[in-house]
Amino acid sequence: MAGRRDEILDAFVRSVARRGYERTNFADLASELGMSKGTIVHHFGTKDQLLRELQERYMRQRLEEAKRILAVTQSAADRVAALIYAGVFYQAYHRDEAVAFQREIVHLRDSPALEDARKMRREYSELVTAVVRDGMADGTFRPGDAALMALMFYGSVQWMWTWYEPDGRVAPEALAAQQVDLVMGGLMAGSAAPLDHPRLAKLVHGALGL
Amino acid sequence: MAGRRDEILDAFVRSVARRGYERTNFADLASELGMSKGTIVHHFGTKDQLLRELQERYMRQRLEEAKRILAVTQSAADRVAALIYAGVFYQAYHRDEAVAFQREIVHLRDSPALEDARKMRREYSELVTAVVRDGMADGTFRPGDAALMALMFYGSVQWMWTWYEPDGRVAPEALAAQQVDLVMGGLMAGSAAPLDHPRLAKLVHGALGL
DNA sequence: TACCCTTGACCGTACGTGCGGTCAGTAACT
DNA sequence: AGTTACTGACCGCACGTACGGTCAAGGGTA
Repeated sequence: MAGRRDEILDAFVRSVARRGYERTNFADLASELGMSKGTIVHHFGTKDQLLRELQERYMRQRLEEAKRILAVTQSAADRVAALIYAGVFYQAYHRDEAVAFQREIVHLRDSPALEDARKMRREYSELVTAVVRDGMADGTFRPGDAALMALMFYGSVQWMWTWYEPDGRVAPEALAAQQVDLVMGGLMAGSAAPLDHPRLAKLVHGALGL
Repeated sequence: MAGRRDEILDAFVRSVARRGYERTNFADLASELGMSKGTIVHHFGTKDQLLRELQERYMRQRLEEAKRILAVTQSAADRVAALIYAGVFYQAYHRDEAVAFQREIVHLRDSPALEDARKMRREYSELVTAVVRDGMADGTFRPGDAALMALMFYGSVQWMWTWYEPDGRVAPEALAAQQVDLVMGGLMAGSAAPLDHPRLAKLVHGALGL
């Protein structure tokens, strides 16, 4: 029953990943699938709707994945690490979906039609933030703004799509491991001398003439 | 003599930041600037050329900024920290340019016309990578793949544009400080128990049915 | 000073085309 | 008979860009 509908959505995802939303058009899609333009319209109505289903499917998958991970982990450290692993694996093993979503992420901010996807996204970040907050509360993590921390370290995974090459020399597992190490332990070796932030800020302001 | 040229490019940047490249059109641009569509064509020829100048100007600025920063810092730790500060400040104080560039970053990967911008980008990442490598060599940083580390922590700054709100409650300085602390010291408090990566990888694989 | 000539910024319109979406109709299944 | 799947011709328009011009400024020449 899935039949053509899913086939169309998959082709759409592939095309958005490669060419972007604006450059993706019904005619190409149809000819690639050996069907008529009308068929696509029949199943989805508008291009917006296709994008909407793309985004919702993506967020649903990522959310479900996160919940499964939380179900099999306990400590905050394990959870953060496992969430990063999952993020990296998703980029590696569902490359088209990851690229398509992240490329067109702006729509998620602007379009009113994407409220559902936006809600799932909020739920996702609250979930990650909660893990970080728990870790800070029980002393595993340094204190700080949990929501900001979550956004920041998760950002580096989200940004991966711009530089990651599936057939590169680094295996996803190794990549994820380095990513986890960076987020957990940072760059510094051993006991870090605390940084003098006011000095740094002033220095950079000066250098840039701000 | 520069005349309207710069004015046009600025308006283009603003429009790309808000609406994206595809949705930016000459007619809107022209009417916003109170000039004719033909004038834009006269100065730039094609839309591609406008994008090209946008990307090149951005990369030139960032590269110059990085060089200025390296000129006033010595230690690897200071350098990494200052580069992050600069990145965050750029997002905050040159918001339109940052958003416009990052939104349309795909073109940098695909378009042959953007070779110059691509070259500058490569130069930029080699520069950051070199700083990380130096820090690893002199024992300031933990050992690891310097290029990968550079990509990862820089990614979290690049991703900022998707969530940063200029009029939010967090000042750019505070934001940069947290970002630096995360990159330098990681999430973990005190002496981190080393993570069991094979166990984590297996666990995540299992949970996701990969 | 008066003349002409060149240059280049700028304008307005017209054109081609790419593309999203409509619609009337056929075929197959239930 | 009703419903669902699919077709392909067609429409309308948005938009990049080509093109034929206008106009003001500057500079050389007489």
